[in-house]
Amino acid sequence: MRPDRAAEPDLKGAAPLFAALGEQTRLALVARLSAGGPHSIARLTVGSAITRQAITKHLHVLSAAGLVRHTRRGREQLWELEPARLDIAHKFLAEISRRWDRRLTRLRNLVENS
Amino acid sequence: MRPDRAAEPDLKGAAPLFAALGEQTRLALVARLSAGGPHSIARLTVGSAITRQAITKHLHVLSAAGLVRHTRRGREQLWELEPARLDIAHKFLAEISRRWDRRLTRLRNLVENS
DNA sequence: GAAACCAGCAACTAAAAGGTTGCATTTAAA
DNA sequence: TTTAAATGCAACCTTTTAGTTGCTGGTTTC
Repeated sequence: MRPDRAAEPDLKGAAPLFAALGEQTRLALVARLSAGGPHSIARLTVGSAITRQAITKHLHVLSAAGLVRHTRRGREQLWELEPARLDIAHKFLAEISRRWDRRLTRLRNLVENS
Repeated sequence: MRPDRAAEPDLKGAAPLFAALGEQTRLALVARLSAGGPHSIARLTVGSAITRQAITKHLHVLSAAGLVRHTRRGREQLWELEPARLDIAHKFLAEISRRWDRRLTRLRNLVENS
């Protein structure tokens, strides 16, 4: 068993995460929740250029990707970040960088030993 | 000037990157180029379920996001990774995680001092 | 030079994404 | 017990995206 193969990046797992993060409004929501903690939909909508329903849709997209979670409190819904999923995307990028570096290292060795 | 504000995550810069990475075929291309080095379009198409033209389009999407670069060699076109852009996405995620941790720390301090 | 190979371009289609409006429902507050 | 607030749901519209097919134009290669 080649140890190199062990670190195959998780394509099917990571792509939906990146897709969910690949939109300005959603990325802004994630950024806001990361620092501010739980927010209601109404609060997340204030100051936004788009409607509450649009925000709601974006939150559901993030939720489907497992990036946020919501709990009900009275008549409002509190949304908060689910940081574990971010780690998958984070690790994917780290693995790609690692592969690239390994490739450069191999190339350098080839040149030096020629 | 509050030092906390210095590390505002780059929303407008990162969103297009995530969008480009948020599709399985493109993410697979990035993963492949990260380990294998420059490839021609034809070579990237072999073994794929979709047509060469579709692959070409995906490569252009990645190129528009600054994630890949291409150079011509004879009749073929060699595509390779541009790892610097990946770093922006990588740093974005790191900053979000950092914010989340800071928030948890603040909450814990509040509880302990009450 | 003819055949095979690699790629570029354009038009087209189907489906998904982002957004809106309008109305109903539940909960909190006056 | 009205009234206001927070949200849910559904229908609809427009633009973008992912993919295709068909044809053309340069490079190798034989």
